[in-house]
Amino acid sequence: MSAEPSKFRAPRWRRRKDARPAEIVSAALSIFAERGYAAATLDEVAARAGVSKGTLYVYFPNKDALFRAMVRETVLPTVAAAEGLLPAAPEAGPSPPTPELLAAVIRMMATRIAGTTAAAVPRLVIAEARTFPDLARFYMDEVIARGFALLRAIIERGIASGEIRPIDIAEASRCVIAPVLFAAMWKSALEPVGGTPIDLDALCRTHVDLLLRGMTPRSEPTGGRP
Amino acid sequence: MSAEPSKFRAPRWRRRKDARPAEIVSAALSIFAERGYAAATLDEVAARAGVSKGTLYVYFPNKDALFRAMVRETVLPTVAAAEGLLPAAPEAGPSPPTPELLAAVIRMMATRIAGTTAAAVPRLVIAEARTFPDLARFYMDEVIARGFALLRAIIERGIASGEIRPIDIAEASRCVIAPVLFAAMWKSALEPVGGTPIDLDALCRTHVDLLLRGMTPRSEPTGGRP
Amino acid sequence: MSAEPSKFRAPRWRRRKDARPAEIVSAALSIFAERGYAAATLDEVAARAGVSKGTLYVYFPNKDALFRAMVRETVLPTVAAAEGLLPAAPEAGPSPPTPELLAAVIRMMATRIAGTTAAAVPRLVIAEARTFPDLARFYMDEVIARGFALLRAIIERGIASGEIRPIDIAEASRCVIAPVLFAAMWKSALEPVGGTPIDLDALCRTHVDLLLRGMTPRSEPTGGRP
Amino acid sequence: MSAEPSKFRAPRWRRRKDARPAEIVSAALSIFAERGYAAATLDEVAARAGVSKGTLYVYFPNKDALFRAMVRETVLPTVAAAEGLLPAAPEAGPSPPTPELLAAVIRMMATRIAGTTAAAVPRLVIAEARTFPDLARFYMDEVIARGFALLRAIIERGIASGEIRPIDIAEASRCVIAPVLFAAMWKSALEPVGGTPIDLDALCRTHVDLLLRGMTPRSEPTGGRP
DNA sequence: CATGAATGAGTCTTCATTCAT
DNA sequence: AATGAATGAAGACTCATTCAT
Repeated sequence: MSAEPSKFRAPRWRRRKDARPAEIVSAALSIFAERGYAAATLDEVAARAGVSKGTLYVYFPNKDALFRAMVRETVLPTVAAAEGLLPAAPEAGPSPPTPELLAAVIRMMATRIAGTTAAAVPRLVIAEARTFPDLARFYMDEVIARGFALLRAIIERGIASGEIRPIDIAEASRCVIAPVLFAAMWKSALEPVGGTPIDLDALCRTHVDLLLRGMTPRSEPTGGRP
Repeated sequence: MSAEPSKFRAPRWRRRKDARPAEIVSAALSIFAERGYAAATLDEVAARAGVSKGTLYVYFPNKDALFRAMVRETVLPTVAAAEGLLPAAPEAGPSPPTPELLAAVIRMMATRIAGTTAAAVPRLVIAEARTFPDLARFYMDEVIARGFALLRAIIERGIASGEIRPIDIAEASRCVIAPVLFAAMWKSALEPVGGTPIDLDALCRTHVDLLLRGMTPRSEPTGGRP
Repeated sequence: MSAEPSKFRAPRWRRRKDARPAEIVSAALSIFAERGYAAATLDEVAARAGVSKGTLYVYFPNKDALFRAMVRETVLPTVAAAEGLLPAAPEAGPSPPTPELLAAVIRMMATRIAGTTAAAVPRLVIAEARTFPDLARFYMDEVIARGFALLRAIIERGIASGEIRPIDIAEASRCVIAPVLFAAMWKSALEPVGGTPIDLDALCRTHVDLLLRGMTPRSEPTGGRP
Repeated sequence: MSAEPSKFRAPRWRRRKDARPAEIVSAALSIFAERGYAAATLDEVAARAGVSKGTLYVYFPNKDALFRAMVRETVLPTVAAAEGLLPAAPEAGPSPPTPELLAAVIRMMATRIAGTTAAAVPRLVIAEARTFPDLARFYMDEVIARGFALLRAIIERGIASGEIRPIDIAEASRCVIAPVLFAAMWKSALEPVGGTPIDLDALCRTHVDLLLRGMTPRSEPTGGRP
């Protein structure tokens, strides 16, 4: 009422060229997570990102591209982080014992994959795999394959060193990952609608416990959480 | 179950009328599996069922209801079958040893859940959980909970009998199921778009092997596929 | 207020499967004529056709296809009519003298092309030629080429019979058509915005007069409207 | 025209500033010619003009105004040039014979109207006449009317001098212009999409030939390209 | 019951225009 | 003056749902 006509009028909008894409991607993650790809509307994404719908199109050519960008940018840091855990295995000196390494990787994956809002991504990719086959392939190649490669490397090393008994490495890798994915699905899809909350720590503890004992040659204590 | 063989059976099964709903549900499963709930169109469902679009509305009030019916009818037989495996545990005499029972249940679940077109259902339920919270709850209550109850019962019995060492039963159940769900997701979502085919047998074998050894008190041979 | 609840209630819509496409095409012609292709909205077309927007899509897959259909269906009857005028030239007995035939064809084209609402079609085709190159080619092949072929045939016959002096047939055909097209453009585009109305009869009379005198060997009376 | 060669010419032509509007208008002509008014985007115009979209608004208040300016500036020089051909008819001494003058005007118009990129302008004006009625009127008043006035003056003079037989002057003017417009439409719309190229010279030759013979009192040789 | 023509609400997408920089 | 990020109104198109036949 008594404000000066214009002097300090807030601008209708502001240039945020650098920050915008990340903000939009983040809004997109949360909306896609809530609704799925097809049911998500760009109106919602724009609203949550605090921009107009038209602005989305300044940064992404269409809904499809926004979805892909969201998956890519959400997922790549996690993969990189996971790979950073395998500590220069070859050359480095006294690397950690395999059981401990495996336990660390599992906990790390559980934390990154199932413990954040990004947990929705694997679910979305799987839900939309038939609609976005190339995105699914990207995910298989850049995320799943790299994760499996990491696990395989660890298991192989363990078998070589005698810390792990001879097993089917490919299938074992799947068994290692499965509970982590289970947790991601559960936490992102079922907990929000009333599913019993999963205690990620407890799940990891039991998983690691069972797994290490299952992999270990005989009855030596596994070392996983003594 | 108990109906008399034939006695008074007039031409009671008119032309198709009675088969229609099942045909539609089956068409719905395949279309929803391919496209997801939101992207599936009733035109496609009608076409695959070989009826007109209007006919869908004769049997189901709307898309939503068709989806729910499809999930229910696809899923309930599987659950019933699984429960049939726990052979009257309480009263029956010399039931099979726990490891063998557990292995049988895992294989059975893998076959029913991951080995058929119904593998798409858990994926769909998870994908649409936020859109159909009550369906998700139905699934949790009627499918997941009953599955877990079954596993818990087996594990408990094993612990009681000393066949299984003391572990966190709830978490262990999750670890048991996870690879089965993993396989279902993989087979229904990723294999069709180029994912390496999973060998369900091999996966089960390794999973059971690791699991039983992980659960077993000490180094006794597990018996899971010797 | 006092009408019986339902008995004679007018149906919300009626099935008119056969009549609809023509009604829609006709509405499309008038809207496209008024606004041009790009500025025309399907809302307007639907409103003028007395149907809902969705109904357009029952009969035409998109705006583009509706435009093409409109051009085709508006134009083909005219071409057929024009060709019907060349009366079995080859075999028929004493066909009309060339000058009279030419005059008749010109008047007929003027009437059909410039004298109806279809006059907008050549303008639309020309306006959108770059956007719809294949439609333009269709028009050139199926309308213009056939019109020219007709004129060429007449002129050739006239030259052969000595009724017309030797001239460049292709260019002469263009000179014959040009005033007709001019009239079509003028009447459909400029008259509605205030252009002096063209008297189609008078234009034809002068055009035929000049043309026949210009084509005739020497000073014989032309016969075109004595 | 009359500026001193160079004398006081300081660096009077700053960098581009003054050339900008003309560059924009020129870009606008080529884009509008390709796409039509509605389908042309200012992004394209800006890109072709080598400026940013915002810059267009520095010189023209909106798309509409740019279109109008483009038409005006493209068309006025042509009209002026045409009028320059009628050599001060009233006072000047022995002006050229009417047939030659008419032939010259036709060739000149054909060259200017149909022989340049500006050929798109009449097409655009006609295409958009209903959207830009005032622009259409401007065109009718400032271009068509003046062109017709010129032709009428020539024909009248020819009739007065006995070089041309008595005819309907208004209709005859239309017949004179029509092939030129036909050529303009053809060259700018249909040739680019595969229409047989028109030989402007040949068309003019035949047109002039037919026309002069058609207008001339009896069988005197027309003089149009003997 | 069965059909499929008709509907209209809901979304993505485009683009002229504005305005902070 | 020049730029281009941001806007939002408008329009093509889809599809679940209704209902005349």
